[in-house]
Amino acid sequence: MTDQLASTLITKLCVSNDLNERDLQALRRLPIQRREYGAREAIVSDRQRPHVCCLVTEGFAFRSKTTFEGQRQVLSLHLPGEIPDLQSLHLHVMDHDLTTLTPCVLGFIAHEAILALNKERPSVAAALWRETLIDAAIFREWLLNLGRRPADARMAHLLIELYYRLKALGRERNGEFELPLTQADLGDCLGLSTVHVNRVLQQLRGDGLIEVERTRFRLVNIPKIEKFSEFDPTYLHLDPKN
Amino acid sequence: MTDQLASTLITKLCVSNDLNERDLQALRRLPIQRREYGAREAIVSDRQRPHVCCLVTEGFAFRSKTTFEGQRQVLSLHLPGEIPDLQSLHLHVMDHDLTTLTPCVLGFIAHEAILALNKERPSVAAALWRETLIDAAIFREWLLNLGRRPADARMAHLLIELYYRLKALGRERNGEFELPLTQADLGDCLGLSTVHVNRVLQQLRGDGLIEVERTRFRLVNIPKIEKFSEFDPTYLHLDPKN
DNA sequence: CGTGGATTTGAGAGAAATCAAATCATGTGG
DNA sequence: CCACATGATTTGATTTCTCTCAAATCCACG
Repeated sequence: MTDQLASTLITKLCVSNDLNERDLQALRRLPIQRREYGAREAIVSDRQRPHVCCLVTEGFAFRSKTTFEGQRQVLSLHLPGEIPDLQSLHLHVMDHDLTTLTPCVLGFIAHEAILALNKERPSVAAALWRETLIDAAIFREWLLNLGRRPADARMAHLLIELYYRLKALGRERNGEFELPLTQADLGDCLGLSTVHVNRVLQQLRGDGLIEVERTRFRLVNIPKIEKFSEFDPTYLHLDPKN
Repeated sequence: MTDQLASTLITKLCVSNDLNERDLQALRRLPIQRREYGAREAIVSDRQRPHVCCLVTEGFAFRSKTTFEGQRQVLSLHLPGEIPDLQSLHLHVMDHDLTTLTPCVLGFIAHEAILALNKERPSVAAALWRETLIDAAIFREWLLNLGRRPADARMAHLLIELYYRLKALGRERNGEFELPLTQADLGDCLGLSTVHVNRVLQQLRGDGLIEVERTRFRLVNIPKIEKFSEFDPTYLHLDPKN
């Protein structure tokens, strides 16, 4: 079933990259080792020196850093088809943690295999490089979010970003999507306390912008949310031309 | 004097990468167009589609994003030898601004030239990719800084990061370095108001951690600052082994 | 049912922003 | 070489946002 794993990767890569049939064939030949993880299990930890990369095939994962006092900052959320620790290909020591959010099916790919593929297919190398650059572009937008937006706009911005990213993978319907984050998790993404997250969500609900029940989010009025949170999807670089 | 320009780049690349003599020769052959800029001049702007990359040879530059209400968030500071818009090689549209901080000597390198070099010298390609990954690693640390550290530790963390980066380039002496940022700029880096920056600096001075006069900063007690700001230089990936 | 995690509510404290004005350079033109 | 304009830093007073602490409620699941 390696092919199953590779096809998730291919789906994701083809969202933002123009790859040809030979590239895809080479990707399908990648040796990927499948493993199942439970929710909230560590995949790789700060300081480790992995020799494999992790492809998220089913489920969600996140990267985070933690303060000495145990305050956590989520750095990024990862959806099926993404390789959250692709940076380890060239950064040999981990500077953060990678953890499953939900139960996951993960595919592990040896660095050597990816490096060999990069050599064989430069356009795949370019696509992978580009994926890490999109990763960084999202970090930049999150910096603006954390540094300069008030809590309510910050929350709205996060939700609509995930809406766009899930939509690109076909995991959204009518502004509605599954997002298995607790309010504490949202706080860790946004640099807010759990209590404040709760109040902000109530406010957004009260303003008729969103509906939430458990882990199901619905963006009721997307144009209004985009305006309110100053959202512009350019930074996601979803179009290979951008 | 293209060689002058290339040598700044080589100095910087060799801080974090193992390159051999043939790599360096290829780098020296890069066609680089020199141009001088004044302070606070736009180099590339949000939405543009550059076909060159910009090498900072002398002076400082910064990347930033701006809110509709004009609130600015500085995303990164760039020192001589760095290529702040290297991401434009694979992300075709700019999602932020790149501006000079001080008067600068810049070297412009055509994308085509870099792509050709990457093809000719895969180890240079790997080094450049790695540089963009270090860039992203710094974004991640800044996310933790903005999201989870109080203003005083946030400031201390920024200063000591710059201390390490300047030191790696030989631009520091006894914890003392030139940093041409106004207090308003520091606020834009840290997501703080100018007034609060001023008060935090006074506090750090009062605690005997730093000395500042105009644009000259001195870190008086580095171990204490590192402890106070929870600084650990791993994320800078200064060592090619890390 | 009972238990533990998640969400919600309330009250109060604290951090940082805002607004406004004063002071301090620094550099320019007369 | 001084008067003045400009930008940067500093100070004070007040407001706003967000956090902390503590407790109550809700909900899924065994």
